[in-house]
Amino acid sequence: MAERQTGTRRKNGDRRQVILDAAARRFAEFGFEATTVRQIADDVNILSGSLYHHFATKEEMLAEVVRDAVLDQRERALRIAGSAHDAETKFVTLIREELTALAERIEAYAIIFNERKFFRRSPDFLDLMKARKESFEAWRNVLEQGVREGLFHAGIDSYLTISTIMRMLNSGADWYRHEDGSPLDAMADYSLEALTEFYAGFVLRSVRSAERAAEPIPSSVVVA
Amino acid sequence: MAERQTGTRRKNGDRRQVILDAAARRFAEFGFEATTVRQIADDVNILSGSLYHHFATKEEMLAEVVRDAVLDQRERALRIAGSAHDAETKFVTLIREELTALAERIEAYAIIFNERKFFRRSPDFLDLMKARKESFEAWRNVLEQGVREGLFHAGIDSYLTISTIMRMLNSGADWYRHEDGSPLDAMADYSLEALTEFYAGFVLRSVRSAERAAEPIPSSVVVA
DNA sequence: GTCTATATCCAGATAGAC
DNA sequence: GTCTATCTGGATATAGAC
Repeated sequence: MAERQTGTRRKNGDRRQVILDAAARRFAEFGFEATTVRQIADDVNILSGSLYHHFATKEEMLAEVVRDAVLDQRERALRIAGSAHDAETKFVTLIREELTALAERIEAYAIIFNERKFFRRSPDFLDLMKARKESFEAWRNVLEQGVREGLFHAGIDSYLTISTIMRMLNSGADWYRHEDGSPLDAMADYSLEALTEFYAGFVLRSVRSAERAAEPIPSSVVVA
Repeated sequence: MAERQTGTRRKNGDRRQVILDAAARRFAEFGFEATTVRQIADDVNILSGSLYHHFATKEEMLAEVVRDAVLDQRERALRIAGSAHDAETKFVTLIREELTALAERIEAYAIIFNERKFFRRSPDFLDLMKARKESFEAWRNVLEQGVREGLFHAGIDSYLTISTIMRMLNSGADWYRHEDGSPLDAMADYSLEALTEFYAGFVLRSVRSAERAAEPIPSSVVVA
């Protein structure tokens, strides 16, 4: 409930932030379309019309809710990819930091994934889509560096591989959120650490060159 | 446009089937909620009210659209898992047949994945969810058989592994459908065969025991 | 089996008083 | 910044004639 206070946001933006938090909860739980502005308003004890003093449209709320998460995602990817470590260390660090961010902002990530068709279609989200593409390219560069270094196996398709991995991690966000009885959703038992080790292992075994299959998974590094 | 004529469907069900095909196209392209019954009606040159002669509700259309795909999915999984081959051969066959089905009924699969929250929430879909769970368990059994046989590596978490793989393949259905300019969606160039080999390799390298990392990917088998 | 016509409801959004 | 009040449109679904 207590939310971060990022740079540009003044103390007085709190009201706005409370609304956004309610919106995020609704969007993540029931979806963007299924959520009505009245529900959001009720959650913060306000009337629906009053929301329009803070936001021009419901879509603007959607953009605000996911904005920081997407921009931070790009910043992380570029920072790690641009560091001076070997490709495997960077790759593992990308996965670990991504999963940590995903756990911290699980609602935003679930929304990004589940409502991706809105981001694809509306020009309002072009900058966010651009940030996503830059994250993608950063990951891809790390993978290709690893192939050049001989750490990863030679025949790998970097485009398919990275898009598969990113979809895997992102769909995990929604899945991680659901404690209901769905057949594929009994994961409340897994800690973030356990999930991180699982994904790091799963992915690394896939991309490594065969002769390195038994090597231990390297630790994450802290990248300034 | 010309659709398959499955067993139980009489020639006279054609009208109904034409409506379902239109609904499937809309649901896959724009989502279930964003699709109106009027749009479906327009697509088949009928008035919206007339649809209710064929279906009681819009949700019933949704159920009908995905029903066969889900039931066939279970049938495939049980058939392959119950066959007498080694686990790796069965596992590869599961992946290959799943991707073939996915390509043939790409709309149904995309809908199943994108609208999964409806299936989770409504009791009308309990039987479909049950079928999904049975598919899941069949895959899981094959994986665990492989661990016992020493083909797959010992420490593997069968629950996490199968749920990850199934989400990977299923999210691929939606992705495979999008030819638009999304950063992660430039795949129209990939043939089904290329994608199948990619996924089979990606998954198999992840689950195999380290000493078998360099073995070739086995062929699919035909399972009666 | 489709049409005409419409009931019923609720969505997103707005205007202006306080 | 929130409220009162309401517009406007479009949604699912129904009833009964043809």
